[in-house]
Amino acid sequence: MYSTTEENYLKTIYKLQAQLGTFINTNAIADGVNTKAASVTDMVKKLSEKKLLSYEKYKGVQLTEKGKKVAVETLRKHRLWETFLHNQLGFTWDAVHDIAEQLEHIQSNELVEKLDAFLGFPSHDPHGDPIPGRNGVIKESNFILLSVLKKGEKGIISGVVNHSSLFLQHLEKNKLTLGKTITITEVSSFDLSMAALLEGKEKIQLSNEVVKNILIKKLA
Amino acid sequence: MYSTTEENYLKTIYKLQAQLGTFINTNAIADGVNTKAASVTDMVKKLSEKKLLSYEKYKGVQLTEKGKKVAVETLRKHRLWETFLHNQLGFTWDAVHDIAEQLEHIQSNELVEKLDAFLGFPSHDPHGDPIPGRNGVIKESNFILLSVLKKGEKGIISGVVNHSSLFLQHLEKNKLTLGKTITITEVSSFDLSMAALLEGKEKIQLSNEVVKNILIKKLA
DNA sequence: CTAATTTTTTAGACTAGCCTAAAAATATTT
DNA sequence: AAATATTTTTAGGCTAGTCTAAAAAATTAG
Ligand SMILES: [Mn+2]
Ligand SMILES: [Mn+2]
Ligand SMILES: [Mn+2]
Ligand SMILES: [Mn+2]
Repeated sequence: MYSTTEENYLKTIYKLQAQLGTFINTNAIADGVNTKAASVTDMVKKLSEKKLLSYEKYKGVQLTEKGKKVAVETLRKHRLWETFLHNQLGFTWDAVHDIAEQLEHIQSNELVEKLDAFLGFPSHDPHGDPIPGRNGVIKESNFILLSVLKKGEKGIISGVVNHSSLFLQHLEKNKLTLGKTITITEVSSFDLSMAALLEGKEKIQLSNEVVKNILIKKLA
Repeated sequence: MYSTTEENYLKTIYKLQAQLGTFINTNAIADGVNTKAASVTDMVKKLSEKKLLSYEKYKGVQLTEKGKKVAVETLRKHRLWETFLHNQLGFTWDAVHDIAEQLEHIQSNELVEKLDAFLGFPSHDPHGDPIPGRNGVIKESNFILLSVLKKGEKGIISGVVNHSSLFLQHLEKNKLTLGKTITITEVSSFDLSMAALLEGKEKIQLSNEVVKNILIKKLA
């Protein structure tokens, strides 16, 4: 139905819209899809022709409902494939993204639904991001930043803010993976770094840069 | 490394070469990749530039070792994905091909190897076709046509000659699926149709058109 | 409020793949 | 061996997506 390129544009605009507000400018899109602004202007005109977004010269771009639907479906596929790669094939969570970038463009509704069922209808991908349902609904999770925890409080690692390979590999190396319990034992008022217990036993030290990029589900 | 289109050309030429001999002509390729002869001439020149095949005007085309390698890798991916779709996701054997046509072009060696392991290093795909190994070696299976069996002989359904959806759906409907045992009880000398027992119990009648498109492993 | 800077759009050109129609080569009949 | 039919190649052109350089609009600074 839609080309790989079109889906990538829509997904990128969708994400930008979620984080920056309504009108998305050319440069931001160019950055997201890894092209030049001139190419974006071209493509945006075509997507506008197809009623996937509304475009006003020099003003920016906004997805239509139709465009949003395609974007969310692509996001759903991306996150389901990431889950497959991690949970079934054993890829580490920093390795799944690039392959899912390709897999998300495979066209077959039946495949998506069968994959979803096969995975047990997962609610979140390996980075803790919510997986949109078949209906397109995204259940926003109420995860909070690890950095807001106070001494004595604890939570379960449930996601990341920073998705870079570098960060994910750092977490992997330090066994800070999804599902692990962290208990804060000390917060430095100097550099905001935290001392904590991993799974209630192992003592670890976490920089502020790290803790403000980890999402947790707080435990009572 | 190579585009979807290039991989499709190479795979098609490889198959034609296996079944028709060495030099493959333009029209056969055009047919296989679903384009026009003029387009094939164009593409074949490019593939020749890249040393994936040798091409002589008006004479035809022949894969180089390099080209064969790419073709076999693509075939390997195709058949592994078909196996995944059938064995893990529960697709019927007539539905897997079209989706595998897309999946075979996903680029990631690690993915192929992990998928292979996940599937338990299968030797054959859901149509009974051998899956090339990581090394590129294809173990030819010694299956024979069901049509050569004589009264009283039996075998296990192990593959198909005709891969069309129509035929596969016909088999599916009649429960003639991979792994089932067939015992010949009668061969009509009039139309060569066969009477047989499925799994030693159910009586079935099979036209010659059907039995000459089923591959079996003969049982002692 | 004008001038300088930044952002966006236009213009023109490129590549991968594809197509049709015509020309050239090869194969088949007579 | 010539005539006819078939196959293959060339020529020219199209679309999707990309790029660079220049022009135009919008924003920011003085
Ligand atoms: Mn991702
Ligand atoms: Mn993710
Ligand atoms: Mn197939
Ligand atoms: Mn197959």
